[in-house]
Amino acid sequence: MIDLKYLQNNFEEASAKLQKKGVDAQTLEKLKTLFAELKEANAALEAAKAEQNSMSKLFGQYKREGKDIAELKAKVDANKEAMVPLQEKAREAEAALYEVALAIPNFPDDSVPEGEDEDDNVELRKVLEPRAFDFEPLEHWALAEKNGWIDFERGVKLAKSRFSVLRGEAARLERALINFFLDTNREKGFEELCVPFMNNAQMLQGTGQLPKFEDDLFKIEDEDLYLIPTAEVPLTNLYNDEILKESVLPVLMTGYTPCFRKEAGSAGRDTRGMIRQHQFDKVEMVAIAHPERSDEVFEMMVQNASDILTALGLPHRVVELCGGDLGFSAAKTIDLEVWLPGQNKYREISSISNTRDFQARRAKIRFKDGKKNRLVHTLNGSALAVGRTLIAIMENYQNEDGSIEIPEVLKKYM
RNA sequence: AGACAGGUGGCCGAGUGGUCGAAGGCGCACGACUGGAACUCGUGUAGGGUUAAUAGCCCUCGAGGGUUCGAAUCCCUUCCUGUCUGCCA
Repeated sequence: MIDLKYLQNNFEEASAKLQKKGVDAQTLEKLKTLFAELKEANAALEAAKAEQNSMSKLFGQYKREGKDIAELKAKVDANKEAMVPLQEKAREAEAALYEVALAIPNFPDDSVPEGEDEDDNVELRKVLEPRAFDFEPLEHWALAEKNGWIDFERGVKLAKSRFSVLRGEAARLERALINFFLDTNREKGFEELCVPFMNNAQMLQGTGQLPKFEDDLFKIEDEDLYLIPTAEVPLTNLYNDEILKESVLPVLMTGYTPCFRKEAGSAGRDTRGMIRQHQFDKVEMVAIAHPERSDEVFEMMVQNASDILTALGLPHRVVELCGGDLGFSAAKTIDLEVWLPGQNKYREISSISNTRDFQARRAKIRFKDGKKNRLVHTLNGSALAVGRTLIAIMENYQNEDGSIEIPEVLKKYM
């Protein structure tokens, strides 16, 4: 959630920032009004409560002293009745405020480039040259079929469309990648965690998936549980509603989880193959950082993900997202796009974001800064999306006969 | 899943209708003592909101609702923990 006090005191500036993310000034105007209304309603209610409390204290005193309480009782009853509409008003004001506030995306950093969509993203650098093929490289689904690696049909039979089954070498390669990623992240100082794959609504709200993006999530029937769309949710919320010691920052965490997404908004895109599935494996990095040092942590995370791709010999480029392409919670995001020679395209394989204090405010993650509590910064990034790495290896390491080499660094894991 | 017992501050633990945001202890922080430390003594030590304010006021004793002038204390719902039973890897 954005800082409502900041919005109140710097409306023009805040409004300009959120325009980059396509939030119109009218919505913000409304939010500002709702915030002021809540404050007003609370002030009125609290004054009445203070009155009530002090009279109640007197009441006890009178009784002890054996004084007559009839008059006081009448006053206190009247005040109590007068409080009912105030109570109602405050409650309504709060509900109205949060309905709007929780749906407002994070402020982008000032450095974020202007732009509408992915076409306006800015390439920062390319790493490794794509390999020159002396034959026509195949797309991963063709290679999958040749090698018997991915069983799309039976995945659909078991669940529904956009589920698949990895078989034999592919399944082993998937597992090797997970281990390779986790080991690498651990060597960089990330603690490895194994977390629940279902989280409750409060956690999903903490990281920003709820209430606005409920349709993208798989919900467990009759339970307050959702399948996680990314390990960002459990890892970030590990410290939900906690106050950390400053000395433990930055907290660096990594974990492997499957991720579950309904992907309601992406119908029709990437229907072929394994790019966009309802379930996929991912190794995630999450950092809880001191607000003054989150930029360093961010750079480190980007470098780590890039280094992993380099170690695998996969050509990629580093792209900074423009305002229009930034996710809901992110203040700044850098994507790593891996080269897919079969598709002749760079495709997203990792997305690293600094959410500043946006998630921390929602999830109430703070640290002790001297005597005061301050919100931390939270960061997350894939290192890496496993299925897409598998695809990238298939397409980049293919031979003319359709066979696939195993990258050197993975051999000890196979 | 069923039965019973519980959920109080960083931890332990008292508190069964008013003077309780909460005794006492431990821990922690600072200070005194010391060459330095231990011991001892003193002081301090929850979170959120409002506010210029670490002043005042409001809210929070798992969560939500109710009774009452007044609730940590009484009632209801719910979640969680423990023990036993069942089930299971």
